[in-house]
Amino acid sequence: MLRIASTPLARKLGAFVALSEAELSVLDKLHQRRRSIKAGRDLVHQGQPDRAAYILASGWVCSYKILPNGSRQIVDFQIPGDFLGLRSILLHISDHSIEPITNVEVSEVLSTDLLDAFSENPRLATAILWAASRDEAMVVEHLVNIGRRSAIERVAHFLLELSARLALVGMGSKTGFSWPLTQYHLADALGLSSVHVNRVLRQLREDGLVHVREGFVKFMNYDGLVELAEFDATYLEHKGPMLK
Amino acid sequence: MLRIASTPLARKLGAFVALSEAELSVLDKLHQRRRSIKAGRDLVHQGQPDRAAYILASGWVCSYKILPNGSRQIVDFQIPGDFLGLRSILLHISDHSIEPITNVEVSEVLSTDLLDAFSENPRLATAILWAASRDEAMVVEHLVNIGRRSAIERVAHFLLELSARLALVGMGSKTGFSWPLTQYHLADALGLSSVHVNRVLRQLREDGLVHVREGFVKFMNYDGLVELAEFDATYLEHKGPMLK
DNA sequence: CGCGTCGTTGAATCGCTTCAATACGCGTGG
DNA sequence: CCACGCGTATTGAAGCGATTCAACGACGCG
Repeated sequence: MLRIASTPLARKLGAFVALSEAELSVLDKLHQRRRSIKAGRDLVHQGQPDRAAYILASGWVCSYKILPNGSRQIVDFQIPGDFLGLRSILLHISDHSIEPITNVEVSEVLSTDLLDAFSENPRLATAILWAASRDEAMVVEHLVNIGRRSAIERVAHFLLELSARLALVGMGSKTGFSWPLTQYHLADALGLSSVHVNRVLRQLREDGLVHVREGFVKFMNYDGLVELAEFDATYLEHKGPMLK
Repeated sequence: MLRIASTPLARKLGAFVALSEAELSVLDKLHQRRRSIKAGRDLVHQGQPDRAAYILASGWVCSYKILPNGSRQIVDFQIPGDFLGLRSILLHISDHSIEPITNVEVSEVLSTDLLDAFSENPRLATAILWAASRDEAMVVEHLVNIGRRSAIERVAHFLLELSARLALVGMGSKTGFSWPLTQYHLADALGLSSVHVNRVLRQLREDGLVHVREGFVKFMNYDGLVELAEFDATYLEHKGPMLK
């Protein structure tokens, strides 16, 4: 018996394994401890012990590291349906900070609750571990992106990846998506200066590939962008039945 | 009842949680399916389905991605005691390639064996998940390294991290360690050209910080190197009792 | 002995950063 | 209601860090 997924997480997991009524209600139960956080206030601070994880219900956050010299590297952006700080449960310390970019709603998940849900629902456990593995694969691809691609390829690749992720939770398509990021966010994520990000965005616009402005990204030539970025979404996909 | 750890994996896990006799023997059992692979032959190839993981028993490997334009980004090096391809078990596809740098010995671990071991030994499961989380934290730090540090800082940071990891399995100390990597490996890992790696190594040598040659790395001024790299090993450490 | 891999070094070039200045929208308080 | 400040976007000019191209030496191995 299937019903409509009531949370972005359910929707995301549902995209690769059909969830039963029982599994959906377990997912709902994880969303009990609701908290709202204002944009700008760090949710988690680098180096602090942290025993809880969060599920992002609405809004955008980014996880980042600050270097002693003051520069910042954004490791990843999280969108609704994503987990925050799953890793710090195990390491018992957060190795990064998490900043809400917009006002956000999160559900606090105690490690015990999560482990209970896992032991009662092995399929759910696999689904969530799959999501965690996918997140890790994205960090790896991010690493490749920064290490071996030119600035314009990086930006193009980043926009395409984000678009694919948003599509999975119904927040975007090949025509575009709305977002809260600034050019400074892009710069910190891609290891570039904001000045250069600006120039690159101009070129992408002049080349008729994509139009990026505050609040919205509009793809003018999706396939052209894929070609430029050599974008290969294998690491995001999940062909075939993951669970039999 | 404790005994001497018989494998690098047991040694590594034992460094953060005391393992019982029973747990050690389960670990031993995971090492049954032994395989030897010659240097250079890819162990796993990008894009291929892959249902097994491996534990590296001896030798060095690197996991990397090749871009369509031919350039290569090394994501991580694995040393004895490390897992290979844990992620591809869940994603059912390998998003990267694995190349043995030296001749290596691996133990093939079927996903079913691993899951059985997990359900019988929750402490062991936690220990291995801890190791996986630490690996992920290293990839994140690698990302920060490439995104926001200068070439000389990158190289310094990389050497220090590797040194800390090797120390954990008894293969290195603050005086130095032996390794099989070439300057080309460094270049591909750090997002630099091999020519520039060479220049940077020369400068590190002339500054009396570290002497890197084929086969061996010798720290001349460990603390100076730590300062240069702004090296903070929190993400590698595990203070306090992880498991009560 | 010849060839391949690895390391080394110089010179020219370029992609990106840095510094600096301007513009625009928006909220806030005088 | 407008002046002001702040965050964001934009653009030019100068400079530098890293790449690229090219050549050569050292070493090990078949």
